[in-house]
Amino acid sequence: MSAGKTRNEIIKAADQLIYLNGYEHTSFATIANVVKISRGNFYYHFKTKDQILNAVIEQRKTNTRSMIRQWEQQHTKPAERIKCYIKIILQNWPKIKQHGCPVGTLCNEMTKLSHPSQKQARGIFTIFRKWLRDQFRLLGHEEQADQLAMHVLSWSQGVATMASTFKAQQFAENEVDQMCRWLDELTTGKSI
Amino acid sequence: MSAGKTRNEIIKAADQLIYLNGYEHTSFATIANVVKISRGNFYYHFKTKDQILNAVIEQRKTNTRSMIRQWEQQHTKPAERIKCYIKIILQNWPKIKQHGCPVGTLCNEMTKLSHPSQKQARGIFTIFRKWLRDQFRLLGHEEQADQLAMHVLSWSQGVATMASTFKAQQFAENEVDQMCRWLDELTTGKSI
DNA sequence: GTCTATACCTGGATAGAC
DNA sequence: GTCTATCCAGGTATAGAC
Repeated sequence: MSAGKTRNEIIKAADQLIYLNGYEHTSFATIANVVKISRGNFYYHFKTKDQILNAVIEQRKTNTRSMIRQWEQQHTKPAERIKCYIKIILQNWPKIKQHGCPVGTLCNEMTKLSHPSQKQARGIFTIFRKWLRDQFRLLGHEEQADQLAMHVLSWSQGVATMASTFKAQQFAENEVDQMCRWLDELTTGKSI
Repeated sequence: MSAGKTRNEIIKAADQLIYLNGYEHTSFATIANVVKISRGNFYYHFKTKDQILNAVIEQRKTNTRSMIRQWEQQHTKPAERIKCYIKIILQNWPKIKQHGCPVGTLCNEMTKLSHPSQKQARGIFTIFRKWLRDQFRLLGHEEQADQLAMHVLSWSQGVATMASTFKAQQFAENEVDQMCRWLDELTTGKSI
């Protein structure tokens, strides 16, 4: 409801700034500057800072779903779809190098702050998790599907953290290669 | 120099609080409360907040080195030593569940804030990295030693992030098992 | 819906007495 | 070495005019 233009611009700006600088470090003043509205106007659209965060998380969920839909349209084979996920880190490398994985770093911050929106943030991961699980099921790994999904998420997260910490693109490329090979072995019927 | 009692207590308290709540969220007031000194007294020991951070990082490096020394005394086989590292996540599970990996979350925050101490924080990882590299060399993996070290660090980081995000102890245990089996295969002369 | 003005608090940091 | 008092910037949030 009330899908106003300004409101959407606030969410969009907040989304960016939270990714770049973190939630706690993002202030109303900074967002207002970007959107070019006064701080006062702000409170017409959102009553608290946490409400903005929740709106941002919802938008990220929407974006995630549409990204997944694209992958599904581009590839019919589940293995190829999973590789789309695996390769995001290379596609977004310049940003990830400087600011980490948008989902992982947000969840880390929420965890640190014991923030009420912790669960909502985790929900972005859950979208990927369920979708990856479905793809692994299609590959015939019924029993281990969820475990495999978590394995892929976890592997990617580790690579994102270490690659951004050490600014190591080469390392990221190596690991992505390994993940793809691991996935190929899984597809040709090997055990994990 | 000036290894005063109060100074050390400040570092100790700051270390804890930064781990529990993050650097940005940790204020002088909170630290002063824990140490039971006035905020003013603070500035006799540290001129800026960043100086406290650097002192905390130095202390963590010292602690890291002494932890590694213990592992070396407890185990002579490199593979067993590496497993000590792999298993920290289970040993410290209650804390990691709530606050993540102390090193990874700090590095993530430094990256987000583009903080000057980014490099110093990364240095804690570097201690582990070099040590793991040495252990893999002892295992006869000269060429890939550093790559393998980064792989272990990265794997652990991913598990820490996902396990703490989903509060999933079972998942952490599964992954630790897999890492140990992976290491065993490596030891018996398989390729990665 | 958007603005200005402002209240109120917390944070880092300083000055100076003891 | 420790304290109190204080400054100032910046943060969230509110009130009320337009």
